[in-house]
Amino acid sequence: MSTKTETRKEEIIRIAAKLFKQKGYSAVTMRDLAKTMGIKAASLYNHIESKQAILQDVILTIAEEFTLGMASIQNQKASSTEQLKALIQLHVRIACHNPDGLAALNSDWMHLEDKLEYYLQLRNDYEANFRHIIERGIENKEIKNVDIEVILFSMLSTLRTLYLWIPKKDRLSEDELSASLTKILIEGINT
Amino acid sequence: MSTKTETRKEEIIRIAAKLFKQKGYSAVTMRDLAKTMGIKAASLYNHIESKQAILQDVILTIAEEFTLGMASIQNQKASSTEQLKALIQLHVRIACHNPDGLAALNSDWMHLEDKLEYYLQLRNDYEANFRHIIERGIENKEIKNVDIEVILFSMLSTLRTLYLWIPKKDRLSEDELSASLTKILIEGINT
DNA sequence: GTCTATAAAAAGATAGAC
DNA sequence: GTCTATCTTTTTATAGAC
Repeated sequence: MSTKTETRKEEIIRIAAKLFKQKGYSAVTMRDLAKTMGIKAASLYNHIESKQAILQDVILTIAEEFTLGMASIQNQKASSTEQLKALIQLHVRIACHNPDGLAALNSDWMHLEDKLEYYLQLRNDYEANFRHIIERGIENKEIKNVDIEVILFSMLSTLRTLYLWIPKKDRLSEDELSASLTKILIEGINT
Repeated sequence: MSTKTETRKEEIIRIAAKLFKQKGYSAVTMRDLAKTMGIKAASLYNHIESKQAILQDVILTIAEEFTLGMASIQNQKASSTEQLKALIQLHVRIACHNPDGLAALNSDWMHLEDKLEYYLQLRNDYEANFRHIIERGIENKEIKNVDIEVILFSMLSTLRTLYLWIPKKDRLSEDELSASLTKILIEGINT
């Protein structure tokens, strides 16, 4: 359990992410959010600046988590296959700990206003790094020489959609899920 | 080329789907739609009943297309592997012909009002049928005995997200894309 | 920190002229 | 089939009392 008590602002952001997952950013009103919190809409503004600021917090927190995770994996200088396994673990870990925020990142990023460009930069960099790892694997003959874009797309689609699926699957632990996904996503493309 | 001329209603639905893909149903206003069509918002109502009716048309048309496709594949009584290949082709075909509508189906189904239950029924039936095909494959030893829910999730995640990826990949034909996806999605799980 | 009251803008939709 | 004008409701956000 966490040692730090959740602030009201953190609570608002957590509940907002949950609602964003259910209906999407645009369909969630400040009144919806306030009602779920058990207060009036005007009271929210004592803790947060705007609805947009909530979205930025939810999405950028996770986007930066992925960026840090990717940097850490690239510093390990392991084999491509090992790096891909670590990426699967990264996605599973984040998806398990914050499925609601991940949903917003995947579905509502286009509603970012000031921070849209920054988000797109993080995402493009992440994809480029992911692609490089697969490329190295193909060069090293660790990975089958199938269309690299199709491999990348297939892995990212599965990993990015984990948040939709994890809430139903508490029967699988985080480690078991990583292991099963590794079997499916990696062994199929291994030489 | 099509022999039938597109009606104004069909044009509205087509443009609406395109906007829904870009911003999501809730963030698209009737004024946005009208402006893109080059008319005023009030004029839209001469052709369509409501914003909600547009969403229903966009989503249910595709949902029923998937239902029909699944029924056709199940009538073929081919091997499980062949049926999975046919399912991949079905998803690729629909995603190529109507990526915008598919985006709405995937992202905006929760905004269906009267038709929500009907949609959920079609989707649940589709998933159950998909699962049965994989199950038969495992029983027949055509498919590796990995966690069936993970196989199902991984395949559906990739196939359902095709619409995000296809617009960038006109270098790949529909058939080439089906072939590449079959290699990645099927050969990895084959015994 | 939460409330009531309210401002200001934007939304879906209709009426009726052309 | 499209327009202008308008209605009604809903939205984000602020002001100021408690």
